[in-house]
Amino acid sequence: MASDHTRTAILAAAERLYADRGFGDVTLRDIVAEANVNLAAVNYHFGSKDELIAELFVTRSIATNRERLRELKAAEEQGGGRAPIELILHALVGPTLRGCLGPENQRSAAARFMIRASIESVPPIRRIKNREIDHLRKFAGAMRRALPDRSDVDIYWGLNFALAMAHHTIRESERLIKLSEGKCDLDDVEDVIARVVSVATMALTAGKVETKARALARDAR
Amino acid sequence: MASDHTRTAILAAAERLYADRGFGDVTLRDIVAEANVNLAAVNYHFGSKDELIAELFVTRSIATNRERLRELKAAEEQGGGRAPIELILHALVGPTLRGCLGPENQRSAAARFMIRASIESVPPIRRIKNREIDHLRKFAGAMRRALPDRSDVDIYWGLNFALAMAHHTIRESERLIKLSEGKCDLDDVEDVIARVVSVATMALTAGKVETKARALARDAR
DNA sequence: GATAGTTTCATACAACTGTTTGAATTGCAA
DNA sequence: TTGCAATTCAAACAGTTGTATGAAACTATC
Repeated sequence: MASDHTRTAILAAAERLYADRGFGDVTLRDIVAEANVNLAAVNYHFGSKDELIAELFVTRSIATNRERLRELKAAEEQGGGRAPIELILHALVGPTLRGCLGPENQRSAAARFMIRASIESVPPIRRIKNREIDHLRKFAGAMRRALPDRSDVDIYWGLNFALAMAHHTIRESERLIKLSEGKCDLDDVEDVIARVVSVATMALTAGKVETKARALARDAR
Repeated sequence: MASDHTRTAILAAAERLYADRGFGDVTLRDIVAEANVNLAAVNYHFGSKDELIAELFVTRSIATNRERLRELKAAEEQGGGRAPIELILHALVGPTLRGCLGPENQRSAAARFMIRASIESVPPIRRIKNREIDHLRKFAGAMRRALPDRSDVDIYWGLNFALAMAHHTIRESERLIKLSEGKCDLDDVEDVIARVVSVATMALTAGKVETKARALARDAR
């Protein structure tokens, strides 16, 4: 196993560079220069460029998922096996938002890397994301227990919308700030989380308001 | 100007190939082969590969934006300058969702191309997206008129969440179908639109429920 | 039907990519 | 110290990419 120094240096350099400049224009040669190691070291230690990216992403994903499940478990135990829907949603979107938003100067390379991964979506990462379904199922289960009289379809839509708001806000944070001329404060992460959770909760608990929107749309035609 | 035949063939071929296989692994050589034209034709007619992609995206974007504004204008005129918020949101997310969802076999190459553009986010497209802010401002204005007692911040967040739900549903449609085991029917586009509009409307009109979610989160800590 | 301008074509170019190779070096165990 | 495996290194490889070139083929105008 030896000192592992080279491996670690490559991982750190790659994370930093990808975070700063995106996957598109960072080459292996950039990475090894930043890490002060030889070009061949990447293939020696990781097998290929894609496996390097995958390892970076998996490491961070596992950390996020663990954090999510920790929050979920705590909430369910506190409620005797049934957590309030707000806390479930909080566990779902909180860790990601907390990791990716917040004051720029205190955003870690890891966080910035995950933002990039969310924006650019390169093949090795997409392959991993597809395996995330099992993880989401655990949340769907908890939500079903919290809202036993909602249909599965509504549960899944609520889950989808919660993730939508969280991820889109991260992806398009720059645009939202520009559009709102700074009025939307994305540095206040807990406020952002509260907004997402609040809206998702309404989506999951409100009556069938859709019909009204639908009727209006029909009238307009 | 002449017959324009080559130009058109390239555009059509590029759109089809990008739609099917993504920007990542479609080369100029693939495109010219599909279009049955010479390799140099792309640079002759478009200047560069990026300009070709940009032209494709701009064309489709303009069409979508025109459709959006048409719906918005109709709604505002019908309401004497102030449209109900549901119709504004419907005008905002309807055209995109209608263009990108629906039964797969009747999804046009144009629609599939826009889905790709939304998923992969390649540099020339990102540059154009950044110029979309002015367009969104028009919707923010209409929303402000519809909900005069909401703060600007709430308006922008509502706008952000509406777009979030629409775009994320398109981007991750495959995953949502898998996760829900087909229970979420993305072919019923009008139902999807109604759901998005409904939730966004709640987000924009409901009282400050956030405080409850926030308190719960605080308690859990 | 000659001319000028546009469009097509085959081909070459130049640069960059991730990966491989095989020798040199290092570190550790016997 | 010797021997052996793990690691590092410079160099080259093989493939692909978008773009440029200059001659050839058109097309329309007079």
